[in-house]
Amino acid sequence: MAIDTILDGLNEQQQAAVRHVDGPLLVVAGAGSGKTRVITRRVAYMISQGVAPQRIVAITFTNRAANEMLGRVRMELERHGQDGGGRPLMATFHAFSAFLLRVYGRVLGIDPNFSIFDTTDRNKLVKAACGDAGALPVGLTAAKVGDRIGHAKTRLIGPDQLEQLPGLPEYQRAAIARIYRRYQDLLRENGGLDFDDLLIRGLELLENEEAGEAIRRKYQYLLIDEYQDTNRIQYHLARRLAGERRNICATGDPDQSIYGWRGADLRNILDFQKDYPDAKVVFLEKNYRSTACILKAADSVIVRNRERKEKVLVPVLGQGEPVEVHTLDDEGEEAERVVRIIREAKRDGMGYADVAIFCRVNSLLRAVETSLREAGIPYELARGVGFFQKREIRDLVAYLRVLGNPDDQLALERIINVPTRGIGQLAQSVLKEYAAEQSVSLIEAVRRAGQIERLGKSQASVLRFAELMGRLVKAKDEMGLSEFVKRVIHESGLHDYYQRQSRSPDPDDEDDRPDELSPVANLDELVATAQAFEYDNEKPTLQDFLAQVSLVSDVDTVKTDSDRVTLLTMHAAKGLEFGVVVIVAAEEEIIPHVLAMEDGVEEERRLFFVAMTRAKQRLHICCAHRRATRGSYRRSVPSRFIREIDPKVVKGLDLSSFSRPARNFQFVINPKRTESGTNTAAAALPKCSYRSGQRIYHEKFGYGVIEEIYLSGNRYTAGIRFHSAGVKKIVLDLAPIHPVAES
DNA sequence: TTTGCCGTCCTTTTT
DNA sequence: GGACGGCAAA
Repeated sequence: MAIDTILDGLNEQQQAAVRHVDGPLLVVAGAGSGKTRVITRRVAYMISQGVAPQRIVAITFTNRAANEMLGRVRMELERHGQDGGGRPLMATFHAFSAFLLRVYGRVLGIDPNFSIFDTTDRNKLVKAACGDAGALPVGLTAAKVGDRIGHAKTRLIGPDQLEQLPGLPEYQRAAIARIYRRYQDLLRENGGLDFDDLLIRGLELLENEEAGEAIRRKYQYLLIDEYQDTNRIQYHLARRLAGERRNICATGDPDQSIYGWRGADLRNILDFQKDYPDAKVVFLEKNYRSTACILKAADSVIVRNRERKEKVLVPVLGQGEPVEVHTLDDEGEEAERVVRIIREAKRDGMGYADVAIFCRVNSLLRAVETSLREAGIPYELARGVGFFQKREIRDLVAYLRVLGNPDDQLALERIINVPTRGIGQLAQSVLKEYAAEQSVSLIEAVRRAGQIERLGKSQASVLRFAELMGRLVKAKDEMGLSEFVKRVIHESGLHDYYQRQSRSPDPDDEDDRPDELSPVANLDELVATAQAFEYDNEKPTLQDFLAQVSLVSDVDTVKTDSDRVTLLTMHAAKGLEFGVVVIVAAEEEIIPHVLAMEDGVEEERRLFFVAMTRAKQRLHICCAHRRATRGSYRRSVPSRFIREIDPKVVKGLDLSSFSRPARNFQFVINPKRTESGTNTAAAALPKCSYRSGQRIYHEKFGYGVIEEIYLSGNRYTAGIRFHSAGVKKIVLDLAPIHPVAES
C-alpha cells in the first residue's frame, strides 16, 4: 500500500498522529495547523493498514464538517486506489445517536419511529406542559423554561435534582421541576426525543450490555473532532464507545472552546491523559494558514486568558500585512467600508468566496446583508431562521412526521388545520377532550370523528382530514420517498394553499428580495432534498430522512464553494478559513457580549480568537461610534479585544475619537415610536434627519421647534414645542449622525 | 372561523 | 425591529 504518499507533505508531528492506529491518541491542534488533513490522512492510513472502513466512526461537531470530511476521505482513498470497500461513518453526536437509537432503541423501549423534537418543538411542548402542570411562574416564558430544562438535561439533572438546585427562587424551581416532569411525560406520549434525549438515550444504549456490545463490535475505531466542545454526556458516550479497545482519537484545541454555554466541558480535553494515561499526545503547532502578523495579533489576545495552557502557534508563512482596525461613525459607514474592503480584495485578484464577514450575533448580519445587496455583491449567509425554519417547510415536515409517527401530536396539531379546512380551535379541543376521556391518542380521536357528535358542523371536516391521512399513510408504502413527499405536498393542499398566498415580488419594496424563493419553490426544494437523500442512501426511509432534516442546521447549508462572500456568526465560522476576514461590530457588549459576561470573558475572548485565526492573508476589524440596536441608537465603545492586540501588528489603531463627546447632533425621528408607545404623535413625521433648534412640521400638531434632545435609558428623546399644542416628547430613533458645524 | 391589526416583550452563540 | 399573543372585525 502506498504509505509514502499518505504521509506525503506532512510534518513530523502530523506524521506521528497519522501513523498511530491502535490505542488512545490525543491531537492538540492549534488553529490552522492542518488538523483536518491529519484526520483524513489518518483514516486513509488506517484503511491501508487493514482496518475495515465501516469499523471507523468519526464524530464531528456539525454536519458540514462531517460531509466535508467524508468527501476528503473518499478523495484520499481514491487517490490510493482503496475506494472499493465500504466507507467510514461520519456524523455528529446527535445524528450518530439518532441512528443508533433507530437500530437498537427497542432495547430501551424506544419505538424506531420516534420523532426528533428540535428547540422550537421543545418550547412548544413546554408550553403545553405549562398548561397541564399549572401556569408559568411569573417572569418566565415557555422558551426560558425550555432553556432551563435543556440546560438541566445536558448536565444529566433530573426534575427532582433540579428542585434541589440552588440559584433560582424557590417558587420558580418548584414550578420548573413540575413543568419538566410534565414535559418529559408529553415527550413520551408524543413518541418524541429532543436533542438532549438523543444523547442521553444514546448513552443509555451504550450502557446497555447487549446493545452496547453490539455497537462496540461494529465500530472499533473512534475519532472525535472538536473534543474541547464536547459536553459531559458526549464525553461518556465517547468513553463507552471506545470501550476496552480504547481506539479513541480525540482532536481539539482548548483555545477554541466556544460552546461552554451549551454544556461543553473543557475538562474533557484537559483530562484526556488522566482518562488514558498511556495515550499518545501529539501537538500540532505549526500554522500553515495565517500570516505571521495575523497570528501575532491573535496570540496577543488569547494570552490574556488566565485559565489556559500555554501554547504557541508557529507561523510558517511570511509577515504579511498588518491587521487593520477601522473606526467608523455608524453601521452605515461600516457597511460602506466592508464593501470597499471586498472591492479591494477583488481588485487584488481574489474572488468573492475568499472573503468572509463575521459578527457576534445573527441580527447584525442583516445590516451587512442589506448593504451587500445594495452594492450588488453576491453573498451567502447562515442565518438564524433558515430553510428548515420556514413556515411552509415546517408544515410539510409536520405532515411527514405525523405520517411516520402517529403519536406525534405536536406535529398533528400543527397541520390539522393547515391548510385551513374548517377544524378550528373549538373542534380541536373537542377532539382533545375525547382523546383524554377515552385515553386514546389525538390521531385516534380524529379517526373516530364519525362517533363524536359533539363536533357538530366540524365533524365532516375532521372526517375528510382522517380520510386524507389514511390515504397518505397508504401511499407511504407504495412509492419512493421523494415521490411520496411530492404526493403529500399536493394531496394535503399545502401546494394550493401556498400558491394562493404567494404574490409576485414588489419592486418598490426594498425588503422584497427577488432572490428569496417562494413558499411553493421551497416545498419543491424539499422534494429535491428527498431525491438527493434517495440517491445517497441505499435504504432511504422516511424516518432517516426526517432525522436528517431535523438535525441539519443552517451552518450546514452554507456553501463556501460558490463565488460569494460568506456572512457568518463567529460560532459558525469555526473550522473554516478565508483569505480576507472582516470582523464587524467589534464593540463592547457585542463582543464580549453583555449576556455572556456572567460566565466570564474568557470564552468570549476565545471566540474572538477563533474569528481572527480564520484569516489567511488579511484581517479587518471594524467598530463604530454608534450602532442601531432594536430600533434605536446607542453609543458604543470599542471591544477590549481590539485594545489587547499587539500594536506592532495593527494599522489604524487610533481609538481616541471614541472619547470625544459630540456636541451638536442630528436625529432621525422614528415614526413608529413616541413616549407613550402609541403611534399618534410621531406617525406624521417623515423619517429623516433632524437636529435641535430645527423647525419641523407635524401633521397633527402643526409647526414646532425641536427644543431639547436628551438620552433616557438607551433612547434619545426630543422635546418639541408646537405652536398649537405646547411641548410634546417624542422618542427618537437615532442618536448623533454627524456633528453639525455651528454657524 | 379566519384574518389582520395592535400592543407587548425581548434581544447570544447551535445540535 | 421583529415575533408573538390577544382581540376585534369580517
